[in-house]
Amino acid sequence: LFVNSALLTMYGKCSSLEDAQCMFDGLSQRDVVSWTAMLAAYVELGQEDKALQLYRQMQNEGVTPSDITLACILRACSSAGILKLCRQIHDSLVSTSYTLSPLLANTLIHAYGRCGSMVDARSVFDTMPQPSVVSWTALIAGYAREGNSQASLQCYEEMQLACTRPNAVTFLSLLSACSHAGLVSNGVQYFESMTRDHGITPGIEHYGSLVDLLGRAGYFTTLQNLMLTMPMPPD
RNA sequence: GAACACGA
Repeated sequence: LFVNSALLTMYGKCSSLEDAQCMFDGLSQRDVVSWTAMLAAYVELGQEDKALQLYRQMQNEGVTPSDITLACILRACSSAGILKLCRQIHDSLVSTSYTLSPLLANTLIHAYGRCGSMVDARSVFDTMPQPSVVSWTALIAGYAREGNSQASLQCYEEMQLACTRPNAVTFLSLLSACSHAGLVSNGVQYFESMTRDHGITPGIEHYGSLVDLLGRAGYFTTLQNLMLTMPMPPD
């Protein structure tokens, strides 16, 4: 039922895998949503192997996965770095539908990025008619993760040319890209631009990134000044 | 009713 799936989700978010598992096993009626809710709980709590196992079981019982189910599986692949399964799912999606849903395209970009294949991530991105801020951010984050900070910054330029508005997460990814490469002035510019040009109030995470950037690059006096203007003490 | 990008 509807209520059961909602409850499963709650257990997942409250980190009680046991309860979720127990409840799922006790369900008399299971539909795609219940299966997916259980999968999502496993993925959320870092049990990728369990998630994949459940996925096989689901297939064996003849339940057809929805886009959301596949997104959960891709998330499991990305955490576990299973590039092969990403490709497999991707291929089967391409062969059955002409265009990927934005959700799946975004998830694939993310998954390929986490599995270290930015070439694949980029090719998925390039098929999107209307990349959203999530798509762009996933791409930027993927390049940053790979250590290709220049590509991250370049993506950001492209994104602006495409008139897509960055959000708080986009800036976190950019700051992390700058941090890896020691691009202090770029990072500081992004930080300032975030509020000035986009009206985004920096959160504690943004300050954290900036501190990281300055610290790694040895800008200790700038860092001290920053601490004085921060709304919250460090963590 | 399940689901996407940052997360030390």
